[in-house]
Amino acid sequence: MTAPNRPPAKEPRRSRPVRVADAIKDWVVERNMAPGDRLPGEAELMARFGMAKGTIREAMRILEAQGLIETRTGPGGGSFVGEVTADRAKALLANYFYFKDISISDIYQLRRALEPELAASLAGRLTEAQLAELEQVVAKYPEPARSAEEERDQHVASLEFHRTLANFSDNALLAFVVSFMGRILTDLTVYRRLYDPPNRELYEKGLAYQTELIAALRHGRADDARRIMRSHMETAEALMQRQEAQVLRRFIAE
Amino acid sequence: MTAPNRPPAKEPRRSRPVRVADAIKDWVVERNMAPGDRLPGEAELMARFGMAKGTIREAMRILEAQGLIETRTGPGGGSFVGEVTADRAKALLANYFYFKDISISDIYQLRRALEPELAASLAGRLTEAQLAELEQVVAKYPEPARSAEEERDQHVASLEFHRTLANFSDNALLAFVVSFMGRILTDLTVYRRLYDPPNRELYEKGLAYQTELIAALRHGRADDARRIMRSHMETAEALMQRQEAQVLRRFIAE
DNA sequence: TAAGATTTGTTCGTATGTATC
DNA sequence: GGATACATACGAACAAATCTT
Repeated sequence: MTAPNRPPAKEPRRSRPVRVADAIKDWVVERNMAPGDRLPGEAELMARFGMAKGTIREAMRILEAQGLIETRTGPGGGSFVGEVTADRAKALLANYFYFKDISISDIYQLRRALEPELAASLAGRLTEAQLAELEQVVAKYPEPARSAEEERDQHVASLEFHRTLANFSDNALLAFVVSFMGRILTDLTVYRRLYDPPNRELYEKGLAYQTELIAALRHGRADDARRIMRSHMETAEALMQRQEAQVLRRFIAE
Repeated sequence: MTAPNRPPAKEPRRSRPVRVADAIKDWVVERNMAPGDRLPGEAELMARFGMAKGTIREAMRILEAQGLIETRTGPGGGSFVGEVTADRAKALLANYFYFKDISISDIYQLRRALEPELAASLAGRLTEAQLAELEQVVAKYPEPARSAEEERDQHVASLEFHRTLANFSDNALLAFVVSFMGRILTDLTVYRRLYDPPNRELYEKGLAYQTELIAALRHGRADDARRIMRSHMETAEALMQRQEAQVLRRFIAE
């Protein structure tokens, strides 16, 4: 009882470039190709699929847009299997949430759940070089902010602390999600002008938490790391909510 | 001190279709366009950008591949702003993890952290219709599996339970991440043939947990829901790890 | 049902740009 | 600098899909 000859089905009939793109993708997967491996040139693809140059090129662009291939001109040029970068993956995913409107609480519901576990799982497993890198990020904001711009820069830097930490995890899934949320928060900060009024409280608490956290990570105190991060998340969320309310109030008042 | 005239920079010089795609994207964002809104036709774009048809079409394919636009032929046809679907977003994201190899523990590190919170946050907030939908999913596997195939189908159905639950959340971020992990597990199940040996233990425990969970959700017992889900996650992970070890052993033995 | 209008889809031939040797 | 090997881009023509009358 295999698939019976299905009628025209409901499929909206994909265009040739899309079908070619799929075929090439399957071809790469079947042959277990790795990033950097070379794909057939345009001429050969035209012959293999019996299609014109334009059609093939559209197919290549589809694959390129997804980060699956890279293309270079010149001798020795051509198309090559590409590894999707984290940045590109985040950008593509951000498109999905563009029309969804995400709230601060939505983001923190995830951060509250994930970041403490991340911190705990890294305790005692970071090299001295990695710990130094974290300390360096913290050192980027040794003074409380005096202007809205400085405040914003500090917030972005503080988010960088979390992203740096996330990337130390050998769990690519966890690292990506945490890092992605950092990116959304950064966008919100820059784009929606949160943090307009300098907020000394967040600065001081953030600094203290991150310093404590590094110590706990260095000495392998997993439970402490989790507790510190959890507490940090709760504080940060509360402060951001207040900021957001202020911004909104001001926005309405204008 | 605005951006100084930067030298050629390092950018690898993007091709025309890519630049056109970016321009169109910016244009859509600036004008705050919504899904379904119409974009200029090929002819007009050719004129506006002063480029040939092929170039414009490649740009459109780039946008289409990201789910940002949809295109139809015929009168009244053309390109329209599209809303990226959850499925497409998952597929694009899956490409990123293709070369990353994710382990069962990686996935469960996230599930353990997220699903209990998800369950707790939904307790007492589901309609009777939604609860019925969950019960319907559970009813899909009223009997223990007798063959490897049945087992696999049951596992897929059980993952569907979690995805259904996730989609009831009004936190789009949380819903997406949980649902995405369900998808990865499904792929692993089907593709790597985990669960080959029917596993009565997982069946019985899974069924019991899900039934208890629905009751807790219905009566608004958030803490119970969290506890049940956490416990379920731990059991499921342990069983999957064992299964994976068995599959691997068998694979090596062959 | 059929014809016509509109818009994207596809092809082909040719010319240009770019990196390597 | 010139030859070579590739992708990049153009333009004109024709095909196919789909809506309207």
